Amino acid sequence: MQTAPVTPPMDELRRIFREAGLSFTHQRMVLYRAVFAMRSHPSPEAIYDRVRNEIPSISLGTVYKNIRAFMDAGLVREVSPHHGSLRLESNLDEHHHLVCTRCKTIVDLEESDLEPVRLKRQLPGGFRVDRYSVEFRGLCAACAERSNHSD
Amino acid sequence: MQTAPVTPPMDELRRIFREAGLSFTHQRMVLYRAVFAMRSHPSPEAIYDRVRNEIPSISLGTVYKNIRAFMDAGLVREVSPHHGSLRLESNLDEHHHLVCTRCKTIVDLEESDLEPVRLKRQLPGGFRVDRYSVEFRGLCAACAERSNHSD
DNA sequence: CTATTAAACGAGAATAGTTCTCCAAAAGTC
DNA sequence: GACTTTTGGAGAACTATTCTCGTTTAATAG
Repeated sequence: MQTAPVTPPMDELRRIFREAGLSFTHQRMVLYRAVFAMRSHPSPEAIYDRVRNEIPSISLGTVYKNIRAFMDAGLVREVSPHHGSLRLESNLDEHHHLVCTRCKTIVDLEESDLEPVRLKRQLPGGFRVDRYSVEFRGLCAACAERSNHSD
Repeated sequence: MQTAPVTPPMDELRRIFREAGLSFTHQRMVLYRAVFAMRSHPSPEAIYDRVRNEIPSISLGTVYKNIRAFMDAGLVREVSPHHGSLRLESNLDEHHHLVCTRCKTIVDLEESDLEPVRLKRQLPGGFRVDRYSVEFRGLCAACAERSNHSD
């Protein structure tokens, strides 16, 4: 079981925003609470829909701007580094991925490179797994190199 | 080391297309070979760029239509089930995902639900891993249920 | 507490990725 | 080879996202 998320009190939110270098606005506060209350890995539209209950006049642009601000500040993450553009793979064998979060390069790792993944307990109710894969995120050699230079 | 992909001979391609219910056209054939020759998990644009060397007059629309045909026929797969829309997560703890490929729902799996992933050999040259996560793809209970009824 | 400065908001234009529409051209079928 | 079906190309349309700009709100200094 996952613990239900507790909305931080106002002064705690002020502190979080200040540390992130973000000024404290009503819209931002409501958006933050919405994102952290939604367990469903919401899309911008889903957040927009929810937040409009509380602030009917909020604009979708504001939702996007704040999502970006939260991401830049490291308060939230995006689930997939490859939203935004379709990426194809022709390798249909079981395999895993090495993903460079900077240049978005994807490199395959053969199934045999890994010990099989083992679950400690059963998966939550009734989920039917077709296949799984492990995604390693980080920097590829080229991007890691460039990153060292620019430090 | 991965084995280099070998382009199937023409009559083999004809067979593949026939079995997939796709008629055999020059553009389709060149696209197929391009996709299978590219190890980089290419985007439609990347495929387009490459194929234009061979067929300068090909249109981006044709690239998209054939990508879709290949995907529908199961000849290729898309890397991420979440292209098309950004999805956020506020859970910054190490965790894994259960992804329903039908309704796109994402459910978290705590890190402690899994035995740690173990590599058998070293990762390819110089990749710097920040973190990894396991993605289980399949059907959530609701979608699996619906799928049974409609069979 | 007010004046000043900086940041954020809302509206809508602009852009990128993708799909759709339509007609001409090519492929499959007999 | 004639007929039917599918495909390709051009461009319109659509969706997700970012940008621009004038107005409003928050942060800061006095």
